[in-house]
Amino acid sequence: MLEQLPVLLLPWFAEHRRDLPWRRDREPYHVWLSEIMLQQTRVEAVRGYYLRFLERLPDIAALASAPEDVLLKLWEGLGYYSRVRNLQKAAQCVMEQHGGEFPRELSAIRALPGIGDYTAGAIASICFEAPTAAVDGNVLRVILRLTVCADSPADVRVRRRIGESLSAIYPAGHCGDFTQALMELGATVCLPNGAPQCEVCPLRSLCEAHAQGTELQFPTKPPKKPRRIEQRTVFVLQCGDRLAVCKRPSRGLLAGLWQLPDVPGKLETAEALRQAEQWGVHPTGIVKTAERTHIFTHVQWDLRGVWLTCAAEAPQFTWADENALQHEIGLPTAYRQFLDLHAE
DNA sequence: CACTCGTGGAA
DNA sequence: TTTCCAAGAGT
Repeated sequence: MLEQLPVLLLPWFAEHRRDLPWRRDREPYHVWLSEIMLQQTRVEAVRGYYLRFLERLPDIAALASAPEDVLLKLWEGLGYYSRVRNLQKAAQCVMEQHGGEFPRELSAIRALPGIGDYTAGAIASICFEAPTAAVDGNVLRVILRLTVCADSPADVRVRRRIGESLSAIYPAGHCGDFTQALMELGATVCLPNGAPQCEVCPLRSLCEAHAQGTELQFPTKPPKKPRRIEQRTVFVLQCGDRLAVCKRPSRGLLAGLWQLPDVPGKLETAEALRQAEQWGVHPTGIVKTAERTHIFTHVQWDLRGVWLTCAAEAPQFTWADENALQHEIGLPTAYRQFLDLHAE
């Protein structure tokens, strides 16, 4: 059954492929960067980041030698920041262990930091025409519906099995297109959330779920876990035209990024003033406070923002002016949202 | 294997 | 408003 996929999908893809910035060529650095950015991230969110990143770091050598703060600023707002750290580690690996040329062997590609089974298969097939499947969420959904398979999409063994059966039917000379065609079908036709467009699907004559009218039952959904809730108080400490920021720990949530000073729990204004005094910033007044919620995948932050004017630039903080905050400081959304306080 | 690790757009 | 989730990888 699967062996019919190439002849059905390749003509469809030739006609319907979206014009995306990372499809201009098959340069490994370009494809690699796009695949990393696209992990768990929507195409529309990636466009701008991708072009800006390449403009600033046009080749692997530039990426390998870039300062970490530059990387994190380029990635600011994209999320999953370990992706960009691993991207640079891999770039340094390419420079030192592969003579600056991106490796062509699947096993060597897979060995690079931040590159797992999916990304390795995607790069090898798209850049080097290797018959290596790339099983992402799209491909998984397409195949599970096609075969009315109720296996858990979260199970690594399921993805591996599908990858192997797909790799076996890859069409020589069209491997890159076949990888992208499978994903493109999932992204634009075989949609999740009860909206598959079966009427225009090139695989509808093959699809067992469509024949049964059970498209919406696949893929099966794993039970969702409740996210823990944390309460914090975030400080906007303003001294003249500069604000206090500090570096987050190099491990854990938002690792290595900048943050506004914060403490656990929601502080009353009097407690907040006391905390600021304890930091030695000599608070002179409260400008305003605001309540915000920031939701991560597995944690929810209930945040109270407190904007204080201060008289002393206490040395345990870095004091950043507007230009630095805009162009140099990689400040994640959870904190950056409080910089808009004065505009409300 | 289950958990960690972000974000914002859509339903 | 809440939920879902998008081209996953590391531990």
